[in-house]
Amino acid sequence: MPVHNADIARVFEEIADLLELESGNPFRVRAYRNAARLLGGLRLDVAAQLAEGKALPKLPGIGDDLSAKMREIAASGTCKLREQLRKRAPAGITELLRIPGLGPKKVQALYRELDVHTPQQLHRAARDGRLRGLHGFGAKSEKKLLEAVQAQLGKARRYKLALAAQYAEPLAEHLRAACGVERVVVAGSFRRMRETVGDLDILVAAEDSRDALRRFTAYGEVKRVLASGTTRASVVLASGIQVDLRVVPAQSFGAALHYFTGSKAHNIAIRKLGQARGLKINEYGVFKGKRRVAGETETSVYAAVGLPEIAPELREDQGEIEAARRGALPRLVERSDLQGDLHAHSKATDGRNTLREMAEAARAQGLCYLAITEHSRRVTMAHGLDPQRLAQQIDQIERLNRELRGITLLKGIEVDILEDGTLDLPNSILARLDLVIGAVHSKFDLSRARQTERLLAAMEQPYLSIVAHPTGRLIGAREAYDLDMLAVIRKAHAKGVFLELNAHPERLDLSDVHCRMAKDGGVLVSIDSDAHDLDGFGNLVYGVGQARRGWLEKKDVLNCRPLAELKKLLGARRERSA
DNA sequence: GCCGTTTTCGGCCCGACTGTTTTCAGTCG
Repeated sequence: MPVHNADIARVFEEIADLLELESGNPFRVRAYRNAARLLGGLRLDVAAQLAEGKALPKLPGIGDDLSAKMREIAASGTCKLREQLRKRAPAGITELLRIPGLGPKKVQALYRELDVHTPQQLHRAARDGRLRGLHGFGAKSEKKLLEAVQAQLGKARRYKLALAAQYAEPLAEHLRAACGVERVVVAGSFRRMRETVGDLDILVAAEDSRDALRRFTAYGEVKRVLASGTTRASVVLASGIQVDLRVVPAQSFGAALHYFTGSKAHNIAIRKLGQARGLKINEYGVFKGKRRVAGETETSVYAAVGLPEIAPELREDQGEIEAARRGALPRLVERSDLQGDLHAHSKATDGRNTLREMAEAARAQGLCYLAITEHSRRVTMAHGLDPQRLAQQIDQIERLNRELRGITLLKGIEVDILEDGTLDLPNSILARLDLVIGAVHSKFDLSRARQTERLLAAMEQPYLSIVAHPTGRLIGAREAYDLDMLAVIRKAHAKGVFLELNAHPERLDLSDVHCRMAKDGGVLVSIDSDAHDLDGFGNLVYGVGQARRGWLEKKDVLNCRPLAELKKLLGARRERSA
């Protein structure tokens, strides 16, 4: 069984939890958590690297001990420390730490005093009124915990970004109408464009916080008010999503926005830089002694620590601070840089609109070209095209292009990559297209080796231009298939093939980390909507957000090229494989 | 457990809110 970075990260997270439950050194706990986070963003496969006999590069926050543990876990799947810690704690107790309101101290008390170590046991104890007798617990916390554990036993805790936006934007609008409110920004992971968000963080600038807070807790969709003070409040909406509101005066807005946008790791790193300069950074500003020296804008906060402003999407403490210091921050791609879209469907298969309607909608979104890429025959559910129907569509598109103004339709296909890496349509018809995107829609459960081989073989096919949604994951619903992404990127580079960043909110595939790997590997990424109807183009903003999280610049994105240049690149790919 | 223009030991980001407390610990972000 190959050990992935995520597996090592999970072991480190568990060690951190277990150490915390033993009241271990909090900085030691943090070292394990930092290592787990670092592994999440790492663009090399630790186990594979070690298996090839190569040394690990020096990684920030990883010293002799942690790097030895990484080797141990890569080789064995576990590590001695975790096993020892597990022996000293009841099975499953780390689950309790996931329940809001419970931290290590309270979990310890629950276990020692009541022998409670699972959410189910906690539920019973709270229901039976056994918590209130414990030191540090009372009737109120018992009630809160009962609600929290019931919610926990219920459902998923993270929301896809596009879904969160549906809750966030109307609420932000509602707050803008409050007395004295100058600005409202949805901060947190939402602003960083993470693919999912756990809760919403809304920041308001107002001299007097009272009306904004009142309006917030009285919002029609609020189901429960969790906390409400003079500068902040937390609620749960009917949909189950938690929203935190923070109100600050305008002169603190930049500092508060920085603080409330996170990530936590990025904030800690920035505050450390401040500390080294004798500055204290908090949500009210940057202070030298009692004197505020910055904080009205985010730019001023960064300037105070000698850095240019860093885009929210980069704030993960994954090298952005070092890049800022060197003046090497990427100039991130923007939605307006997109010249076209290379993946869309029409009524001919599983889309809902005609070719003309799709073309006009794309043009209205400011795009100059749109590739029509229907499914191929193998995808029977979607009435995939066979060579005859595809030939008809090619004729249709050629006719339509003579009538359309301001937008060009490209003739394409989303052809299935079969189990052996061959394509679902013959070269004779693929040769007539402007571009061919290849996708895996079946046999997701092949071994890592065979799945990788399948994609590598597909890239050997002369007409394949782009690999669509390369890992096949559906966020929260289906895991990515097991794949050696580095090998795929190397092959793509060698063959002149491009990789898609599918912008559909359920896919966002490539991930941010994979985008960065593609960039490192010199492979252009195509940010595509996969639109099945006129609204589908709206998803491009999420694709761009993910690309920005992956450090992509305009020059790294295939469909930021004007049409003539795009055609040259697609042509070059064919010549190379001819 | 990590790390060094305060350094190889002694630090490690910072503040709000809650509930239980009898002056503050625990949790959260």
